[in-house]
Order: sequence, then structure tokens, then C-alpha cells
Amino acid sequence: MKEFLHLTKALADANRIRLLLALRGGELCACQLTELIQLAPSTVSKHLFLLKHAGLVEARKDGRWIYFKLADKNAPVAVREAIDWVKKSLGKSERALADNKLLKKILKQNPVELCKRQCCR
Amino acid sequence: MKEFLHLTKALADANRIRLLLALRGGELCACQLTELIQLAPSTVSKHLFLLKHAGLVEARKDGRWIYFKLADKNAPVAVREAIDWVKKSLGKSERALADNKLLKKILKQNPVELCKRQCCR
DNA sequence: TATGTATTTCGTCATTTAGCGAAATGACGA
DNA sequence: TCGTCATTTCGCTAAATGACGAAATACATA
Repeated sequence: MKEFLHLTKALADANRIRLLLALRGGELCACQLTELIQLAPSTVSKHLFLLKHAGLVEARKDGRWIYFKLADKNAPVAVREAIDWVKKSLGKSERALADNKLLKKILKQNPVELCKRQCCR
Repeated sequence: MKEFLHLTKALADANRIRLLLALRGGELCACQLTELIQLAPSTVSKHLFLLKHAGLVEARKDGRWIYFKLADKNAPVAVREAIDWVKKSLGKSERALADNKLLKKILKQNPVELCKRQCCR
């Protein structure tokens, strides 16, 4: 029950849903996700922590960068079903489409430049 | 997105999950659910409102009593999937089993007597 | 009509949560 | 080693949420 509530609470926020959907296409680093969501890095970090804590995403450290991706086949059934449910329900929502568009632009940019801009907002 | 968040927010509370699971066996009236959850009637009423608002349960008025049941086949796909997800994930959890036991006792009691006791707590 | 009863609405309080900025952490490169 | 930079942790504030009891509502029956 406790773990299940971690899942549902993680899903009960629009920005966290946006993060989940953004990761459909593969892993992204924290600064790319921050650029997408347009909130303070510390806020995005907290959202990512909650998603990770619920088991919905996994983090991989590579030097100074941390890459996040959706939980994979090894994740518990409840987690995989949650991800499928979100994808199926919102994968084609306006918000998801708009974020996808924005994400494409973000991916075209040099990540180093992208992250630099964030530090001095 | 907005409706989907109604769903996830509705699922992000232990007592509302208990209410959903309790309705697996068929419809129950508000006072029976209140007896199960052991919170103030006004609190349970609010929980039921949120579940109804999210589309997860339906209400039927019969005189002074209001009966609640799980959303049926006509409900949107996302709602049906949510209900299935909860049932599958928690249907056999400790909490669900304990509540089932308690529910059986509640169903043996005369609903009129049951509700009367609630008014004067 | 008047009374009693099942449920909801409202106002209030305590707790949780989303957001921010500043400071801490950990890793690269000069 | 030092400075730089990506990310997280911490402390704070504002808003949302869960709980209650009192009052309102809606219905049945005396």
C-alpha cells in the first residue's frame, strides 16, 4: 500500500507527468528536463526524486551530468502498468504534443550551452 | 490532462483507495463505507465526492440513502484501467483483506441500526 | 406539518506539498 | 590544487489537502 501510494502521489502532479512523458523517447539529463519544464533546477530535481523514489524513473550518473530514463522491464508490474497507463491516456494530449515539439528544439542544442544558461537565470 | 489529474489525485490517498477496493463486491451506502473507514461522515463524504468527480465511482440515490458503486463498462478507458490497476496491485494487500473481513461483519448488520449509531458519535 | 435521519456543505485548523533561492556536494579541467 | 559547473539539499513561504464539528439540505414518516 505504501509503495502504491508513492506511485499515485508521484503521478498526481502535472509537471511530473510531463517529465514522465518527456522520457518516452529515451534518457535525458536533468538540465534538459529543467529547460523543458521551465522551473527552478532545485524544483525539477525534487520532482525527479519523487519519480525515482516511486520507481517510475531510473537515474544514471555520467560525470557531472545525471541522465534519467523511464523504468524498464525489470521494474515491478505495478510500475510498468502505471507508465503504460500514463502513456496511453496522455501520450497524444495537447500538452504532450507541445512538449514534444519543445523537446525536439532542446535536443538540437548543445547541452553544455543549455546548462550554462540555467545557472544564471 | 486535467481529468487525468483528477484521477491520479483521487488515487493518491489511502482512505480513498480503501473505499474503491471496498466497492469491488458491489454497491454500498455511505454509512456502511463510513463504518468501514472509521472517519467522520463529512470526511468520508468528501472522499466519495472526489472519487465520483474523478469518474471512479457512481452514486445512486434511494430515499435517504445514497449508494455508491465502481464505475462500469461505460466509463472512459482511462478510468477502467485505473480501477483494474488498483484492484490488481492491491486487491490482495493486507489492508484490503482486513477491510474485506470488516466489511463482511458490517454487511451482516441492519443498515438502519448501523447508520443510527453514526449520528451520535 | 413537524420531526427525525442520511448525507453534504461550510468554516476552521493542522499537515503536506510545490515552489524558490542560497548553500552544499561532487566531478571535471586548468 | 583551484575554480567552474551540474545537481542536490536545506530552509523558507504560499497554496493545497485531510480532518473535524456545526449547520444546511433532502427525504421519510408520524
